[in-house]
Amino acid sequence: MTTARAGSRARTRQAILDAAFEVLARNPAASLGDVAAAADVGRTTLHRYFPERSDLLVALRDEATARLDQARTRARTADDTGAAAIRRLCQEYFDLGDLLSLLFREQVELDDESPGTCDDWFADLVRRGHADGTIDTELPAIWVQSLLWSQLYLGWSFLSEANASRHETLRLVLRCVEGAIRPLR
Amino acid sequence: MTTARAGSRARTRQAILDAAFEVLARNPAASLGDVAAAADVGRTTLHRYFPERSDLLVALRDEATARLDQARTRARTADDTGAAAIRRLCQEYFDLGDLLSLLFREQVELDDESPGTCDDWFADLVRRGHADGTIDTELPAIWVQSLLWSQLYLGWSFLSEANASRHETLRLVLRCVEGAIRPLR
DNA sequence: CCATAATGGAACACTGTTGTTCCAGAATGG
DNA sequence: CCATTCTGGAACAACAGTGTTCCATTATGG
Repeated sequence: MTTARAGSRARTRQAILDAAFEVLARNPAASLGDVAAAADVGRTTLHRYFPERSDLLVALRDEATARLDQARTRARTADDTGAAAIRRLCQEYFDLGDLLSLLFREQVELDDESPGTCDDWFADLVRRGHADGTIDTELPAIWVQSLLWSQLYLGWSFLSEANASRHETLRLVLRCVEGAIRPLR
Repeated sequence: MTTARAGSRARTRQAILDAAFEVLARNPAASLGDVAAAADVGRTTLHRYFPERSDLLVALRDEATARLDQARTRARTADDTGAAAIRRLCQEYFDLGDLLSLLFREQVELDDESPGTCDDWFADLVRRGHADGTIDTELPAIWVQSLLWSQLYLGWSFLSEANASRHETLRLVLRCVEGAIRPLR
């Protein structure tokens, strides 16, 4: 009985989330009316799915967390040298698009990492890079993590403003991240 | 007659601007009441100096432009190699503090440079670096400029969140900018 | 075809911000 | 000491965003 009903609900919900990502990434101060309009949905309907603004933000956070985890899995961060793993991670994260802006501007806060804290798995990754000589030992893990995010955000906003190709922009990001973290000479 | 009067006015005005930099850098959506409170000034007084919110933003933009120009002059961007000049520029800009956040988040837009456009003097600087071999020729000037800003913002937010020393943070910024822009191998 | 679910519009109260006016008190220069 | 200036609090209307309720309309499964 709930087959197509539930399907419809899920689809509407997803449409709202997708629109929210897009709208809030461009303008963090956008109103719920803007989000509803972008999702082609009445404001009433939006409130039916997400009673309060905070409910929407929580849902966005969960969605973001899930996608980040998927990207990390795809990047196989446990393989190869530290730098190579970071390079793959960079590529996977880059495809997340609007998510980057939201997370970077801390519109949507991830629960497991307060600002100034580094993910454990990422810290391990950097340590591996320190050990195998592909990441400068002078750079702390938390710094490398911040650097990665800032470069991804840079790439994404570059893509939006300048009319550069996605491919070329990704190349620049990878090039600069690699140069920034590898040991000098 | 207007000696101390004008002095007082200038002092109040400056206090408001300083507070606005600080408050808006931390929270771009801060209300005028917040700014007034931070400046230890009644909201009425704030409106007396800056009738509308936009007037305050214009004043902030002018102040920012002036300080940026001063920093650029101090950095003597016409001397040395391209990379060395960028390094000095980085050092000078880094000291601008809250200004960085505001400019980077585009709360305050500079008039002479629309997003996606590169300052002429900066483009020349990068070209010089391309020619003297200290900046990778694969990196376009506009990208280097964006990179510089994103790294400065990174450094500044790192300073706020992590409890790192100003000196150490600047070292990390300079280290990573240099690594990012110099030619590989 | 019909009952149920989903939707969107209209209207409402509530809140916080903005910009304004008015006035009384404090500070300052002469 | 007095006149001028600067200040800040109170009160106000206007406005935008939020969250809610109610109702009519549209789909959809059975």
